[in-house]
Amino acid sequence: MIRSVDKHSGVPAYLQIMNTIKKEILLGHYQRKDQLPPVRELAQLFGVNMNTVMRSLEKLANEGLIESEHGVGYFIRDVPDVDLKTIQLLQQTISLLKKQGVKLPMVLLLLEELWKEADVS
Amino acid sequence: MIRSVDKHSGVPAYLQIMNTIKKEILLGHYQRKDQLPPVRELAQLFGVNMNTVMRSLEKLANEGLIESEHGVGYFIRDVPDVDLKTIQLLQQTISLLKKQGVKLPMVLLLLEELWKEADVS
DNA sequence: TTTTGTGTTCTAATATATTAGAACAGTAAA
DNA sequence: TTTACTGTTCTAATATATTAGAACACAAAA
Repeated sequence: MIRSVDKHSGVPAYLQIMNTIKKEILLGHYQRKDQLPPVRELAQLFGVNMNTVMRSLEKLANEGLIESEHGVGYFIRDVPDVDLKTIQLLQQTISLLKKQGVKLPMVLLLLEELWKEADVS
Repeated sequence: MIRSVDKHSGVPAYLQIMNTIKKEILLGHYQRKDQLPPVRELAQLFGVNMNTVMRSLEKLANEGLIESEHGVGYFIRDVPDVDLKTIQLLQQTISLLKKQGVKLPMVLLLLEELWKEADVS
């Protein structure tokens, strides 16, 4: 979590922060109901204004990963807890796509299209 | 291909155009060496300036999907030709992820991370 | 109640992305 | 060579995104 923001990466700070936290969650570094460090603390940690962190947290909240309690703090909401088998299946698929010479941007578009169509059941 | 640009979607015109063409390629509507319609024609078709189309085509060229010949036209370069089995594997993976309650943005991040790590072999 | 620590809102400055207009430049057929 | 087609570059206007500062609002402990 102690990662810092790269001001010269071209990627907006709030996105870097957002993805950093998202990865932490993906890696299982947090448990449901865990409290995140205060906005001001994160701001100092990442070397940005408080509102920049707010931006990140709001986005994470919109995605349903965390939620806020005014005056109290931000809390982890759902730890998606992706099944290991699913991860492996995804890895296998990626490997196949790479072999076929498909590039990442194309895969991202393909995934989004299939995601729209896919059944929930 | 006759699709138009939605000015009120929030998505930049050049991206809509880019994705439209990308989908056409994905769906196999083009063959290697096929020539795209002229920039000016596409511009009129989509109701935007010529340079907006240029922007899309440059991006597609950067991704290696098309290439230009100055004074001649734009041509399809690689038709990735994704294997049907791979598509089905991806669909299956998506289905599993949805069942586990993972949201699209999280999947996109996960995919990008795994893509970096994945072996080419 | 007061204080301390938390998130929130409002505003504005700045940076970046997006789009268009117009002139430029290459290619090939007439 | 000239013409009619193609893509390219340069410039500027505009829109949108990003970031920060400061004041506000809620919660809980002193």
